[in-house]
Amino acid sequence: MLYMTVRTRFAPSPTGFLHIGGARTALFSWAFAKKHGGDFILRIEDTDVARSTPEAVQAILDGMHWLGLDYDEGPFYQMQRMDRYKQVLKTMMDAGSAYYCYSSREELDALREQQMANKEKPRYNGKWRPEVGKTLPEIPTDVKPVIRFKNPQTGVVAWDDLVKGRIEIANNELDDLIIARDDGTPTYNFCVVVDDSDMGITQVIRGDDHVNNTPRQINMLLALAEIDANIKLPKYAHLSMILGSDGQKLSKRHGAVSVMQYDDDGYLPEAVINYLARLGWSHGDDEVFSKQQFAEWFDLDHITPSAAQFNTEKLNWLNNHYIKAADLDVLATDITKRLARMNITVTAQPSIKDAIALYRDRANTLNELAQSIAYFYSQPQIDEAAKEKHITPDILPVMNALTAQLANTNWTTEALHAAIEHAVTSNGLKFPKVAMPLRVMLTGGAQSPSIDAVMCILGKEETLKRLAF
RNA sequence: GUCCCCAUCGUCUAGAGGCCUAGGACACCUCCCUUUCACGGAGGCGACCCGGGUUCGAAUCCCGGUGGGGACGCCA
Repeated sequence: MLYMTVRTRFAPSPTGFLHIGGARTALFSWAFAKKHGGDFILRIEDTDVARSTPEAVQAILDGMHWLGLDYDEGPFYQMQRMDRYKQVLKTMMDAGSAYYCYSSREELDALREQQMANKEKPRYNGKWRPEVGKTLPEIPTDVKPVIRFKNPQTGVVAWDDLVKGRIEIANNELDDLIIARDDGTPTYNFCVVVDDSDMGITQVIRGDDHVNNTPRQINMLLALAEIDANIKLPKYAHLSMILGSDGQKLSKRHGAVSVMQYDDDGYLPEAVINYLARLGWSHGDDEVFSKQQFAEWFDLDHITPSAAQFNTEKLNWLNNHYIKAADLDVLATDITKRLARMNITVTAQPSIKDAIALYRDRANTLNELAQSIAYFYSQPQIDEAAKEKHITPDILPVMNALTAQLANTNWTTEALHAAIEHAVTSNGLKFPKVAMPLRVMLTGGAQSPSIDAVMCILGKEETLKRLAF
């Protein structure tokens, strides 16, 4: 066989937003396809009609878009492929690899409960499984049947997982899973098999929680391959999970947030991508790299098989790096929006680009950046403790004299620095003694970049207005 | 309970039997820079889960234990 075009897919179910774990799975699938010049496909697994919502579909699409994970095909929707599933279902029924099961839900529940009580692995008892020489029970009239896959009962299913290595499972551990509900709609494991096969998926890259589904899917694929010799098995790569910063599993109730939340919180998509790429994958000692670089470097051989804990500090560090590297105009647009959300209107003066340039080094998030330059456009809340500490009675004459002098000072950083320096030296003081009171009155607090630079951006009029000692 | 998976600094990780006195990054600590706080620079603290093998030699291979996780749906 010659080289087959690589085709990967991301197949979320639209029952919620795109969270960080799903995002990483999508990123890795995307990167694998890019690396090999293949196609990345988006498929929405919406066969659970009761729980799927259009809002969730949109949330997933938004998340993918924000992260810049473009797909070559799709989005495909499983609900639109019903005819195809029914067709395959019929083929399997005809071939005898699937059968009707008339056990009621109640019956099944009771069976499961009993097995749990006996400390057995809960599984279907094969009541309606046809066998040569076996007489099936009389078909009840009040039960609509489900369709079950006739799983092999002996031997083992095995595959060489691209991240975990060889995994073998005995067929007698598997039971006959339901592949179509009593209303005729197909279920997850069946749809996945049909879709991955139809869509020519070559590498299934998905979460660790699917390891247990893989043997069932392989068995179905094998059964299908007996009917259609063209059907090939994909390779499988199972990614371990991402745990919360406390080491606990991420869930809706516990720490799993939408990737869009990171946007709201002031993280750049570049930072999130870079961070996610390093969570469970490595390229030597490289830490900071672009999405494009990642796509060139990515491979399945350097994926860690163990679970990774999410660490906000490192994300912050990366985010700060990307904030420092970002285009000023882009930042200005973004920060203006964030300030607007705080009911602060950005005006032409002071220059927001100058303000951002002065503060970007110290911001871990865009929200912090917006917060830190807010005082240029609104009156700062004076930190009373800082005021008390730095604006002491003895310094007031110096400050008043300086303020008066400032009124006649050329408004450049250099001239402002000289003016402050003059107040410092002519009074035999240390620089901070004069700089700190200015800082408190001008910015509201005791921390800021060089105060002369701050004054220069703030402007003469506003500076003098705030310097009412 | 049964089956499956996993195990290197606090965290993310490098590591393919000798390059390991176990490397890098985040965080933390110290110092330098300095106009406060950051940024930046230089140092520092800090790990191979335990026990058996295999081997001249094991973080690396094998077995067992322990610990953690996942799955066991007419969810995906």
